Amino acid sequence: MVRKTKEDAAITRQRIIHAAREVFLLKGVSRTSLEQIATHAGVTRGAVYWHFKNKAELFYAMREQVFLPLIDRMDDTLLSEQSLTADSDPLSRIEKSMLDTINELDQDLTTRQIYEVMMSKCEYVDEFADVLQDILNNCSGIVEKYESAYEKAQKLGLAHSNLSPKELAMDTHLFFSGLLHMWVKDADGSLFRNRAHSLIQTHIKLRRTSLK
Amino acid sequence: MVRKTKEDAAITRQRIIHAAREVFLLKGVSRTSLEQIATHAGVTRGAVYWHFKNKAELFYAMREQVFLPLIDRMDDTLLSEQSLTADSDPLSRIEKSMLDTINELDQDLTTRQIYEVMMSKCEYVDEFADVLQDILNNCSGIVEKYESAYEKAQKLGLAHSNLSPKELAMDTHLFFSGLLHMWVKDADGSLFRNRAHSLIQTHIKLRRTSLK
DNA sequence: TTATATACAAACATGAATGTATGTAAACTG
DNA sequence: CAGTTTACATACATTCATGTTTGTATATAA
Repeated sequence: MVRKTKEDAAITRQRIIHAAREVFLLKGVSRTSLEQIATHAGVTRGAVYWHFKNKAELFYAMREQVFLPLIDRMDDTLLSEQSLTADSDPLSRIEKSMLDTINELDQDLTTRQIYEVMMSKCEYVDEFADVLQDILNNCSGIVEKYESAYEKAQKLGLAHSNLSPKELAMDTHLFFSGLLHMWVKDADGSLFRNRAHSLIQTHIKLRRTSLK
Repeated sequence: MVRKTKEDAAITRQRIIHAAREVFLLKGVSRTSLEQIATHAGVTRGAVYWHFKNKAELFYAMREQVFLPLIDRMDDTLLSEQSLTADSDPLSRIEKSMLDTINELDQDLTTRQIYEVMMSKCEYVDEFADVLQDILNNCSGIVEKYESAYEKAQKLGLAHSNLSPKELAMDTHLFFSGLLHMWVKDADGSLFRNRAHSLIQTHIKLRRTSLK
């Protein structure tokens, strides 16, 4: 009916993405039709096809909104030169980067839902298969950052030196990877969700020389 | 055409399950039609509907074939009274239970494929949502077994006592959970798949008192 | 040995999702 | 202020999956 201004269109686009996330969460990506998304967003399929080529592109748009900033923040915490916090020894940074991610999940519904969609309501085949490679790439990036942090920690005598930084980094990454998966699955919360902080602290404690 | 004997029917059923796994892996569970499965198994949809109520039931049948024995074997390794191996201290048992699982994945194509389907090619919604709860239940079971093993290890003075068995158990479970996810995603193998053994050994080494 | 249940194949009926093509009113551009 | 593009809504064509029903030859039980 009424032609929208550019800003209006941007809002429509956002509403479609939001709607997609919510329906994806409920019905899974495959079973969600663009019709359902459109209805949920208060538009028709015409609008969806105008803003996105197809469901896959819409999915990728949704994913990027959360993952790009999230990765940026992790990088910041692990690498930034000017240490914002008083206690910024390398181990604390690793700990903080994990705690921050969990906090984000705790506090932001959107982030939480997108994670859940990504981990339990999506099939990584065909047009979606690229995501797997992307995840792996991110993993090696993160491991490298952990690694250099552990290296520093060992030089400062903060971490045990009987294991290589690489090994410590991989172990930490696998731990956190597992935690995220379990955190998301544990809707009840009793097992992992409300113990996440303590689990992270324990994990770091285990590799401090001062086993305090 | 020719009516099959009971054994023939059982074979047909198995072939359908095998076919399902392979098509699931390729196309994802949602996008796989029963027609495709039937064709791949050399039968018609009639046979599929005869043996299974629908796709979900077929999926569950496939899943159970791998997961029930796998859990049994883990239990065996962690708990069985008669220690089969010479070195059966609790920490070695934990290590062995993880190594065995990885070996199974390495050697058995079927297991590998089913894991991949379960982790990256299935959407846990509606009829499939129950699996998530099932996974969580298994997790708490496994954690409990790790926990009692760590408890023994601490009593024997094999493991550090500054952290509780519960905490150690959760950390190990999250590590292994993450490893399985990454192992499956890492089709290339360079990052996790061919380092899995060493990663597990490192993980255990980290909690031995003799940090050898 | 006959009646019945089994193990499917084949046909039918229905519904739903996708992509594209077309229409259109209003926003923007020169 | 006319022409063009934008931002959709609507209509159309096609494809495909599902569940059910019916048919049937034969293994099996009584």
